[in-house]
Amino acid sequence: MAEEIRNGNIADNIFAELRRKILSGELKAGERLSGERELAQKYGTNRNTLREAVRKLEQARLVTVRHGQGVTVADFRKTGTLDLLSPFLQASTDSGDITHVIEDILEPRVLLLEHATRLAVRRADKQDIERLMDINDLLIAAFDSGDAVVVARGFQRWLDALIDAGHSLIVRWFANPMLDAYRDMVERYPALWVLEPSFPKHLRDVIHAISEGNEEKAVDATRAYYVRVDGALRNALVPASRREGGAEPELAEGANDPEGTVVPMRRRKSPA
Amino acid sequence: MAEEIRNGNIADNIFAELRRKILSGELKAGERLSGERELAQKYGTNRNTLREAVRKLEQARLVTVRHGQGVTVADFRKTGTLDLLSPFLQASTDSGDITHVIEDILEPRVLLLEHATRLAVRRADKQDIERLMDINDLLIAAFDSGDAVVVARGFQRWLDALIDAGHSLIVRWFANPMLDAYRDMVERYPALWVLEPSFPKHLRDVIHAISEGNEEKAVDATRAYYVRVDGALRNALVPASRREGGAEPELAEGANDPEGTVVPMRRRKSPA
DNA sequence: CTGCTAGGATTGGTTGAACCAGTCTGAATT
DNA sequence: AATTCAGACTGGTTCAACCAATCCTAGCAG
Repeated sequence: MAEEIRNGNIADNIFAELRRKILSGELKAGERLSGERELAQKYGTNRNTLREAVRKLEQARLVTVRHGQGVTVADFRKTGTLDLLSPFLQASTDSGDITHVIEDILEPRVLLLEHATRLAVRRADKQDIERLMDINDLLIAAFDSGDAVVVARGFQRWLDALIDAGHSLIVRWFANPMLDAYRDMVERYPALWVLEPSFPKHLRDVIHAISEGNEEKAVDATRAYYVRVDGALRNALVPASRREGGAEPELAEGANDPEGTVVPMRRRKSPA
Repeated sequence: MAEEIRNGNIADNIFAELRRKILSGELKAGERLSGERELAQKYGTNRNTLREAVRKLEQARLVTVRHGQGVTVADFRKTGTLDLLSPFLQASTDSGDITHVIEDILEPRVLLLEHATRLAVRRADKQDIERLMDINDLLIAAFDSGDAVVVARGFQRWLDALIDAGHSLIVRWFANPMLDAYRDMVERYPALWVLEPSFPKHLRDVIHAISEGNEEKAVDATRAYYVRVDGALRNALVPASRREGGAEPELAEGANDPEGTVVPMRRRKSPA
C-alpha cells in the first residue's frame, strides 16, 4: 500500500497512518485489525517493526490489544484524551466534525486562559514579567508589520510565558495539547489567523494587571479580548457548517466521506 | 534488577517501571538511558521487547529517541500532558509534589465541571436526563448506607453521565485523565473521600436545573457544592504540607527522597 | 600548536525466523 | 444435545544478524 515517506522511521509512519485511519473514521470502533503478520506484510515491513507501531497506538488509547484475540479499534470519542486533538483535526475529512470541535473548544480555551492568567497574577515573579514584556515588544513589532503568521507564531511564545508564569504543572499539562493543536492549525491554515485590532492593547492590559497584582483586571482584559476573537471565529465557521455535507472553502484538501456513519457530536435538547 | 509481576506483559511492565522512575525524579530530565542492548539485559529480556517499552515511553512524551544518540529523558514538567496525572500521583514519593498538584487541580476541576454542567443544560436529551436520574437514585441509596467508597464509585458514573449529556468531544477528552486520576485516588486512599452532607441535595439541584433548562441555577449548585468539598480537602492537605520534607500521615507508602533536587512548582510573587 | 579528517565504536533502526502462549472454532465423542 | 479436545488462529518473546546515524578519537595536515 502506497506509503509516502514522512520521516526516517517506519514504525512511526505506520503509527501515524493507522492513527489517521482511526481518527478519520475509516477504521471504526470495535473493528478488528488484521493479524500482525498480515499487517506487517501489507505495510511492507516485518512483525517487530509493525508491533512497535501497534504499541504506540495502544499507548495513545486508539486500540486495545489482547493476547489471542487480536488488535481492536477503541472508541476514541469515549476513551480518548486531548492528546488526540491535533491529530484528530488533521485526520478529519468531515468538515462538520472540525467545526463542532472548534466551536466546542473555544469556551474551554477561554476558561483555561483566564485561569492561567489568574495564576500568573498570583505567582509571577520578576523574571516571568520581564519575559512577558520582552515577548510583548516583539509581538507589537510583528503586529505593526502586519504579518499574521509571524504574530501567530510569536503569540505561541506569549502563551508559553503566561502559562510558565502561573507555575502550575496542571495548567501546563492542560494547555500543552491545545498549544500543539494551535501550532498545527497556524501552519495549515495561516489565512484563518486574523489580526484583531485590539490585540496589542490586550497584551499591554494583561501585563499591567499582572505587574500590579490586579487579578480581576487581568481576567477581564483576557475575557474581553477573547469574546471578540472567538466571536469572529464563530462567524467564520457558521456559514461553512450550514452547507449540508459539503466541503468548506479551505479547511479540506482531500475530502472524501465514503459513508454517512459519523456519530452526531452535538444534539440539541429535546423539548422538555 | 528485581521486577515484580504486574500483568502478563513484559514490555508493559518495563514501560510502567521506567515511567515510575522518570515521574518520581529518579531519572532526571536530560539524563541518558543506557543503550537498548544493555537495558534489555538489565531487565532480563531481549531488545525487541525492550524497544516496545521504549516506544510507549516515547508516545507518552517521557523520552526522546534519536538514531545514533540514544534515549534521553524528557522534561515532562514542560512537555507533558494530563495523561501523566494519574501515573505521576502514583509515582510521586515527594509529598510536596502531590500536595501542590492536588491544590492546583481543584480550581480547574471546578471550572471543567461547571462547563460540563452548562453543556448538559444546553444539550441533554431525555435519555441523558433519565440516566442521570437513575444514577442519582442509586447514589442516594449508597449515600444513606454510609459507605464512602461505594458512593465514590457511583459518583464516577454520575460524572460520566453528566459529561456524556454535554455531547462535547472536547469536554470528554479534557475530563478523561482527571477521571482516571480520580479513580486511582479512590482506590488508593479511600479514607480521603468524605461524605459531604449536602451531596444528595447537590445532585437533585443539578438534575432539576438541567430538566428545566436553567443554566445559571445548575452552575450555581455545582459551584456551591465544590466550594464546600474543596475547602474541606484543602484543609486536609495544608497541615500535611506544613511539615518540612516529612511524609504525611497516609499518602506515602515508601517515601524516600534521596536528594533535594525537586524543582519548585509554585513560587510566590516577588514583591512588586 | 591548531584544525581537519578518517575510521572505529556506540547508538538506534530493521529484518527474518522460530517458538511460546492465550483464545476461538468446530469436529469427534459421549 | 452437551462435552471435549485438537488444531488453527491470535499476540508475546526470543535470537542473531545486519543497516544506518552519530559521536569520539587518533592521526594527519596545516
